[in-house]
Amino acid sequence: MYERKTTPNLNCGLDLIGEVLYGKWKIRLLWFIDQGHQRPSELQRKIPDASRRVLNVQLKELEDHELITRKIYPVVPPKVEYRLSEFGRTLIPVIAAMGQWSDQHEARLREVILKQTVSAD
Amino acid sequence: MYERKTTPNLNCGLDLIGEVLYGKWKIRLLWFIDQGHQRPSELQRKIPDASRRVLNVQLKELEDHELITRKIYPVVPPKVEYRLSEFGRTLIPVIAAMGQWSDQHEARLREVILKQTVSAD
DNA sequence: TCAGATAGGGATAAATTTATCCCCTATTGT
DNA sequence: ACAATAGGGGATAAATTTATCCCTATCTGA
Repeated sequence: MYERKTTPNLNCGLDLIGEVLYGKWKIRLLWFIDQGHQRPSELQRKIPDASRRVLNVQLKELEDHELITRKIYPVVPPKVEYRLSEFGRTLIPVIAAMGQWSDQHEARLREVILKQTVSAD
Repeated sequence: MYERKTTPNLNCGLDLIGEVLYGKWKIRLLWFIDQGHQRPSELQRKIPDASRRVLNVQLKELEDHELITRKIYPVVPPKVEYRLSEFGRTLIPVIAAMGQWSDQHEARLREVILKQTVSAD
């Protein structure tokens, strides 16, 4: 496992939420788990661009941050279900606000983002 | 300047907002600019943990994404002012929601974040 | 004349994050 | 016996992001 070499900045609230939401797939993981897609394989299918490995790592971090819980069913083949914790559920309105904003401005966002990417060829 | 080697995933709305808000200091930059701290040197003082260089880079990206505008006054010593664009202003309620959530859960957030960091010694 | 403030940027190093590859467990079906 | 399925994880490589270092310019004040 990777070990930080620097201490995180935790001055203001915005640093704090950053610490737990920073991660390429974390917001979507929370979102999809809230939508009822709780099993790892399901999440992998919902987010095919992420490798299995990375999703596991990020799920683990979300669990360490107590935003989700992991329930293991002692069956074979193994079955695992992630759920939002009470704490994690409080984040859903915030994520919903982010999603809503993006949807409202989707066209413009695509434009400004692609302007950058395309200019690089 | 760094050039991406992979194309960003822009499937859902949450990818889009991620593209423009991803960056260690961006959210705070937007927030402080909205609060009226518009000059680069002021922003640097508000965010002393970031180097001058990185703030410039991230401000440039916010500008490229049309969330802020940069106004240069032709005086010496140079004077520059950043403002939120119309578009950038629409993001403020979202950032406010993030800040509010963090403030509400500050104690718990510090706890879960530090649990990780501290265990690494 | 030299330090400091103001704003900026190139080159490069370090840190961090993501991706790839390969391996493990146990059961069911072929 | 072997593949497929379910869930995981270590080691390492690649990509990306942040930080450091140093250099530019002009004016003001000591």
